[in-house]
This record gives sequence, structure tokens and C-alpha cells, in this order.
Amino acid sequence: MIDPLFKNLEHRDVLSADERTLLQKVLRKERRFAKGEDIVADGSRPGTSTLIVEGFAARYKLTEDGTRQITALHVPGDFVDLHAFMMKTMDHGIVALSPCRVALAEHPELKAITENAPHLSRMLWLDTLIHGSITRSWIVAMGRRSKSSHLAHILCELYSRLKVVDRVDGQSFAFPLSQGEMADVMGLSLVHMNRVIQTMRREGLISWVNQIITILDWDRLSSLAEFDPLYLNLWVEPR
Amino acid sequence: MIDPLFKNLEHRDVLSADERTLLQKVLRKERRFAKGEDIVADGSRPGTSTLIVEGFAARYKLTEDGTRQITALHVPGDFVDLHAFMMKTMDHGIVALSPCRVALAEHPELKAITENAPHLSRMLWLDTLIHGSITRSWIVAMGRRSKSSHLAHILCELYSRLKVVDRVDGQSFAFPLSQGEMADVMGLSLVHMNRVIQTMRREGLISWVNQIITILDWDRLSSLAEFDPLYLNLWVEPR
DNA sequence: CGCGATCTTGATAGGGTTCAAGGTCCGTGG
DNA sequence: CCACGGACCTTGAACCCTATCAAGATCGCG
Repeated sequence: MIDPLFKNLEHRDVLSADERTLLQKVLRKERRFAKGEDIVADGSRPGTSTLIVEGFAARYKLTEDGTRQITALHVPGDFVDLHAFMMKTMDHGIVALSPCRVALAEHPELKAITENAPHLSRMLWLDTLIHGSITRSWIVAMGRRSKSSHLAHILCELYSRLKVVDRVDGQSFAFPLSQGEMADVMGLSLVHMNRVIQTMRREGLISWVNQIITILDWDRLSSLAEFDPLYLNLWVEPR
Repeated sequence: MIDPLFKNLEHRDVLSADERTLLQKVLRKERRFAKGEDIVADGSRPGTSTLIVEGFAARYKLTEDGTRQITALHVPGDFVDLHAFMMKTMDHGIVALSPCRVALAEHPELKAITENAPHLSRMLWLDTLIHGSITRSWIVAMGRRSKSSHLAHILCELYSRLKVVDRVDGQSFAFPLSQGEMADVMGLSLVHMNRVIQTMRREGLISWVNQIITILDWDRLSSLAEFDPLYLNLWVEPR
């Protein structure tokens, strides 16, 4: 069940059989969430950490006037709130953007990993660091790129991340977000989000129909995005 | 010398005498950087991790057309590239925004901490998680707040972080960034950055002269920012 | 005192939000 | 089987925010 987690970790370093067994033992509990349901509530103190096994989820924060900013997108193999095991209190919510299947790890068992399995701990730490890297790349895109370059960057990133966990089909991948949800990712209005998408379609860069995105021209898309996958740490190396 | 690191960590959990000694041993090497100098270069593979002891530094990324986005500000007590010890290659640069004094830790010695000192490892992991939290709060501010609210949020955050390491004086703190550098933090043009600052001054929220910022009205500033310090994890709790 | 860096202000143009309305798609119930 | 409703997508128009260009003022250092 936690195969996508293995794929994620094993793209960065070798896991021993013991480490795989240990993860499997720790992540044996399963749950499902419907689209739109909160997987973890803002302000809560979860006793478990959540691994996405199937589906898309988002971290988000609501502002006082009711607008929403999504600060991360999560796909199968992502530990969405591993950090809560040390941060204790959630400073944002996590919502299912599609029906989600997740695996849960009790915090005391995660703590035991940090006590007894240093290499595996480093791998989990690395996982949170890579997500920090992704967050930084989002800031660069928000602050200094054009809106179409920003969208292009997100799509290149998602394609790369989904490929790692075998969720791409040629140049296509399933993408359950509405344009309104995507606007909350990019910090745009729904209307403008739509116009940016239209432009990318007209340019022949992507197709996006029925919740399936196809990258029609990777070279032009990634160069528009100035996409450099280095920050995703997609190579095996002793960590 | 690494006192600000102790202050940072001890605001989150108790450190044992052994842990303090160990950190001191690992961080014994010292270096200085001039304002504007790169502390760590984009794309490099550093063999050490860097703790800011005195001064301000920034993580940044340059885009192809030469604009710069700053993705984090670092103050005394911040480990600016602790992550490099597992990420190996830098996906961004780190620049000194003022003369900086830093302490260096060899990566093999950090690795030894993860092998032998699990609680201290968790504290260091937590430190990187808190910086991840800060990065997320920046995304919310960039995406869904007005520019003056964004600036207000950054100032509330800096005041809170500087207070932890004893770098505030009443409601004031030294802040070495130029308005142009601040524009690179917020993803704005220099001209508009200036206008936002003017507005905040006219409103009587802050004063900012000679690289000293004074918060004149914390209540109004923090409410403009919708500032909730929860994400900084400023409480002691077993981690 | 002079020079470079930084700050400030004005004017113009372009990008993005908001308001408004109509269109499309799909699931549900009569 | 068709009508209806809701969610989502699309387009137009007016207004506002922000970038850019340009110039002048101020600060701080040698």
C-alpha cells in the first residue's frame, strides 16, 4: 500500500529491507477521505501523520476575508503532515482535492524511528526538506515570474513528481483541481486564472480537459518555466 | 559564540548539558563575510553547514532575466543551510545582507549527531521545519494579502524571531536591508516597495530610519498582518 | 566637497481584479 | 428519456494596482 512512499524515498537513496519493513509496520493503518473533506484541520494537534496513498491533497490557509491560499499540493507518496510529529500544532489545514486513500503513522512510532533508525530518519527528514525546497521554488515563481511561467513551472514540477510515483501516462497525468482551486494555488482571481490557462492552450503548450493535463511541448513549457529539477533531488546518493 | 542557536532551540524544548557541549564542539569553526558576499553559492556542494552568529543573510534565486527573489531572511541563530547536509547540492544561493559572522559544522559531524543524539537531531529537524513553516506563511502573504499586509506580516515575524535571540531593543530592531532588497523579498518593484513603506509610515504603524525599524503600533500592525505567531513554534514542549 | 548608493516622486502603460452575464457539462429526479 | 439544477468554465467591460521610465533629492562615505 505504501509503495509510492518507497518510490519517493528510493529515488533519493537505497532503502534496506529492514527499513522497508519498518515503514510498512508503522504505516499499517488506512483511511479514506472524500473530495473536499479536511484530512487535517487547521489548529488541531494530530496524534498521527498522514501519507497520501492515492489522490490529491493541498495544504491551505484561510485569510480573515475568506480567501484561501494553497501552499502545497500533495500527490501519492507524499507525507502531508510528517512535520506535525514535532511541530505538534497544525498552523494550516490539509484538504482532499479528490477522493483520497491515506496511511497513518502514530507519532510515538515515528519517534521510535528517530531513536533507532538514523538512516531512515534522515530519509524522512530529507523528504520534509525537499518539500521545503518546493515551497521556495513556489515563492520564486510567485514573486518574479509571469503568470504563465508560474503555471508552467507548477506543471513541470507536478509532471516530474508524478512520474516518480508512476502516476503519469506518456505526457499526460490526471489532475483533479478545478480552475478555481488552481487560482488558490497561484494567488490569482478565478477569472485571470482562466485567461492564463487559455493562453497556454492557444500557445499549444498544454491541453487540459476532463481533469487530464497533457504537456504538448515539454521543451517550450520547461523553458518558459525556467524549470530546473535540481531542487527535487531526483537522484540516488548516500544521505 | 553559538548562543543565539541555543536561544532558538531552548525556546522550543529543553537542551541537556551534553547536547549543548556537543553543538559547541561541532560548531567550533568561525568565518566572516562582508556585506554582499555569497555565503553559499547556488549550485555548490558545501561540505559544511552554516549558522549565522551575527548579521543578516538571505536565500535567493536569480531568474534568467536577472531579477532576484529572496526566499528567506536569516538572522542570528539561524542555520542557513543545514539542509545541504542531506540535499547535497544547493538549489539557491545565500548572501550576506550585512557583515556576517558565522559558525561552521562539518557534514560528517552533523551526520554523527543523527546517529548518536536522536533528541538533538529532532531539534535540528524541527528547526528546518519551522523555517518551512515560515516559507509557507510567506506564500500566503504573497498570494492573498495586500502589499502593506504582507510587509506588516514580515515585520511582525522578524520582530518575533529577533526577540527570541535578544536582538530587539524595545519596539525597535536593526534591519540592514535596503528598500531594493526588501522589494526582492516581496516580489515587488523598487518604486512600489517605496510607496508601500511610505503608506505604513503615514499610517503611523512603523518608523524606518538609518536601518532601524521601530514598530509604533503593534496592535494595528499585527492585525493588519493577521499575524498569528503559532507557526513560529515559540513554546517549550518535549519534541 | 563630491560622488555613488539609496530614496522619493511623477507620469504613463499594462496587467489583474471585480462585477456581470452567459455557456457548458453532468448527475439527478420526475 | 428528458428537464432541471448546480458546479464549473468562459467572455466582456470598467477600474485599480503595480511596473516601468524618468528625474530629482538625500544620505553617507572618502
